[in-house]
Amino acid sequence: MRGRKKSDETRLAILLRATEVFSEKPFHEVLTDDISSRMGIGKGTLYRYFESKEHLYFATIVHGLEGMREAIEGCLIGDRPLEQTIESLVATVIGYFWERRDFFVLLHRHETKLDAAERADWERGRDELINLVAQRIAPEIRGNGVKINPRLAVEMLFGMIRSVCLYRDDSDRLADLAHLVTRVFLGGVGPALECAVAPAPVSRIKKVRG
Amino acid sequence: MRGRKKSDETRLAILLRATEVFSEKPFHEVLTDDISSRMGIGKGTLYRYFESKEHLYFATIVHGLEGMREAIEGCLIGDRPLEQTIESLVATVIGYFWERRDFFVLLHRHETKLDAAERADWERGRDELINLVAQRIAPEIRGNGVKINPRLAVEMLFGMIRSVCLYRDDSDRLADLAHLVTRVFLGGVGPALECAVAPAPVSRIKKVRG
Amino acid sequence: MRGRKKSDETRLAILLRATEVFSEKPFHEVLTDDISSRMGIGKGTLYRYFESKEHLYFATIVHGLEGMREAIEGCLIGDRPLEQTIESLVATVIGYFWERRDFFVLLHRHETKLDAAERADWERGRDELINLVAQRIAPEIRGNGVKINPRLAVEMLFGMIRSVCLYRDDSDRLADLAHLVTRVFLGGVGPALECAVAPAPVSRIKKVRG
Amino acid sequence: MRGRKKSDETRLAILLRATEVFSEKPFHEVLTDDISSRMGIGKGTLYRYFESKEHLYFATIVHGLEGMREAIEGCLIGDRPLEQTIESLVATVIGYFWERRDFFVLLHRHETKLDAAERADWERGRDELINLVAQRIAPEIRGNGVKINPRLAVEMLFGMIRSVCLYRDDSDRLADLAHLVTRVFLGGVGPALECAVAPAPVSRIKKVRG
DNA sequence: AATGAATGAGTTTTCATTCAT
DNA sequence: TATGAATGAAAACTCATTCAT
Repeated sequence: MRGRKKSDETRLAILLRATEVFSEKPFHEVLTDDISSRMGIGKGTLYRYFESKEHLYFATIVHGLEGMREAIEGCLIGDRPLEQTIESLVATVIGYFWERRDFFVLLHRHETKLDAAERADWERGRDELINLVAQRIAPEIRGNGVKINPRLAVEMLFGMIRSVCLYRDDSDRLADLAHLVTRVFLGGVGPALECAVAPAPVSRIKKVRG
Repeated sequence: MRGRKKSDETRLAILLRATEVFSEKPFHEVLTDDISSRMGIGKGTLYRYFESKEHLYFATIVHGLEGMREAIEGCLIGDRPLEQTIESLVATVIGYFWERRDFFVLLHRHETKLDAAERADWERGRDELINLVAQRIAPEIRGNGVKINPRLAVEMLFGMIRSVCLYRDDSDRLADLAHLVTRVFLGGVGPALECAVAPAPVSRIKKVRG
Repeated sequence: MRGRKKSDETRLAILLRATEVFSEKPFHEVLTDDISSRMGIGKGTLYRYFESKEHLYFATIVHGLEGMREAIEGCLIGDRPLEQTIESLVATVIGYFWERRDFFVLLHRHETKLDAAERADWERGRDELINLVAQRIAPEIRGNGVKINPRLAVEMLFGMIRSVCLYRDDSDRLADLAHLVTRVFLGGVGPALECAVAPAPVSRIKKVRG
Repeated sequence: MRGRKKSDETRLAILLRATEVFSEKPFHEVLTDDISSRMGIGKGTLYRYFESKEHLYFATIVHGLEGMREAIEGCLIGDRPLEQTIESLVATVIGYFWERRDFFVLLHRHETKLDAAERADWERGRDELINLVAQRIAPEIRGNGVKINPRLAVEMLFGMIRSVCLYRDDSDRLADLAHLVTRVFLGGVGPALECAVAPAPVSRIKKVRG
């Protein structure tokens, strides 16, 4: 019982360190030695916890992604108005990466060929995440005359978040960026669009998340 | 002059093939043999034109980026209304990647540590690209109450394009996607926004492991 | 302490084998595989103990030279008359090479460019060796009218030893050769010399291509 | 006829440059490019004159050795007294190397495996050289009670010359060194040897070289 | 269970030689 | 005939993984 617990701690510790190291250099420049020596454990021990370097790498991503999903799910609870929901979500995601620059970097590398099972795992995880948000957004999307696929919309949102994380200035502040992204996502940057169907003054119907 | 001459065509041919191959597998899984043998040239020839595998990889990206800049510059010529300009730009970029899925993949890998000079090169090229567009957009940005940094806006636009390229369905059509991105970028997806929603309190961000 | 430990024995064993192999063929014809496979160890192990093929090569020489210095130092102990001292020294050196033909060969190849630090190492070792002997000889040198630099004298002695080792017949015996070299070094081969023969005019040296 | 002559010049020029380059670095660090580019000729041309890099290397040594033999033969002509002959010979050899440090270095490298025929060539050349001198010396050798093999004596002489060339100071002068070596070779460095048979006052019989 | 020495298949890179121009 | 681009066999070295201790 205690032994088991100890193992789990070690596993987690390895995962955390690995995230760190993998985010510093590309996969093929990270040596297993880098990880084990940085942790102060033997290289062999690594292999007691993870099947191979690639499995470790993968576990590292899955672990980070899981944390992010939890955080995001938290944002969708309750039935706040859409803008508030989105803004808290954006702030959460930016914040998550803010504190885990390493994981962010990691997440945006697609370096390793994983076997089918693992790739499926990863993609399912990602999918659920997108769906979660898409469902919340879908009912309130208003495309100004274009039909908008809600999942694609969420992807675009994430694309914007990604860009902001990558290219923000050091002086930028989290809350401001979150607000910015939210506003642009919901309202765009442009001047009133001439051609657009005059947007019906949509009454803010409170929609309970289904 | 006597003897055979080093040819630019060969250099270009290598570049094109390399783009292909590098986009198929991650850097460390690509063998120099893969490239040379697939081209039907000797491995040594590769090294006559490029200092190392990493230099070749890098040259491959720079080359693609250059092509894209040219394409984008073309879109900014003339003084069409903003929406048209943006839409043609978006269509151009999506189209560029559409036909060069390999380069697109490549562009979004950050696998190699480059030496200062090369990294600078790459970053300058990217910078100019962003600036070009930012200048066109700047005067017409309207933030709905948020001050929008034009460069960051362009980054967001590219983030959206990237997402669309990555996550579109096979059935999606280029023109539609371009229109979609343009509309969302300029007009947002959301219902009409009241002008100054109090931003969600940042403290709601779930802290996970400091 | 856990795990296997890096062993000095292995290091030494490698050094000995390498001496063997390096003496058989010139540096660039020796494969790292030759050494490791002949020892029945993996190639990687070589690199665990020595930084590179060149470092190994160098270590091999330094190691042999060290042994020789020890042997020579032994000859200088006690205050036997000069002739006895020289003869034992010559016998020792010839004997050292006699049993280590490989090291002898090795010592007389100047194949590798070493970095400053290593070259310094090697030269310091050699220097000390020469000095040791020069100090013993200096007080008793008698030049027959020529001033003899003791260090240069020692170098000449070593030059003679070298020649004898290289060009002796298989039938020659160690003791005889040692005696021979000693007598020639101390007494010369020639008939009694008149004390100051006018040196041949240098101008006789045939100039070939300047 | 003219064409042939031109070829010979080129051949010689290559040989001279090669001697230069080969003396600067060990064989395996010399690139054929180094040689051809330094000469301002194409790499291919090298191969019109020499079968391979190794053949060129070998030709380079043979060429130098030939020059030395000629110079030495010059010293043996006439029937000067032994000491004069030796001294002029020593001066000649030292001088030869003095002006061809590169060849000297080269001569003392034994790096390449040559095929039987070539090795025989080289050894025959060397042999003749040694014999030439041995014959002149033989009749006048007086060993102080040791029987001295004349060829071995000559080898020792060359060993001393070699040492002097390698380890002399920059301030040393050719004539002095030649005198030094001669005196040591003929008279030794030591104090009168006690055990020696009192040297018979050998009358200086002029021996005509046979 | 943990460690880190040993391993050797797998890669990049080099460079003598050839041969198209 | 001269040139230097092309070649690809050969070699040094790396590093994930294994396994003796």
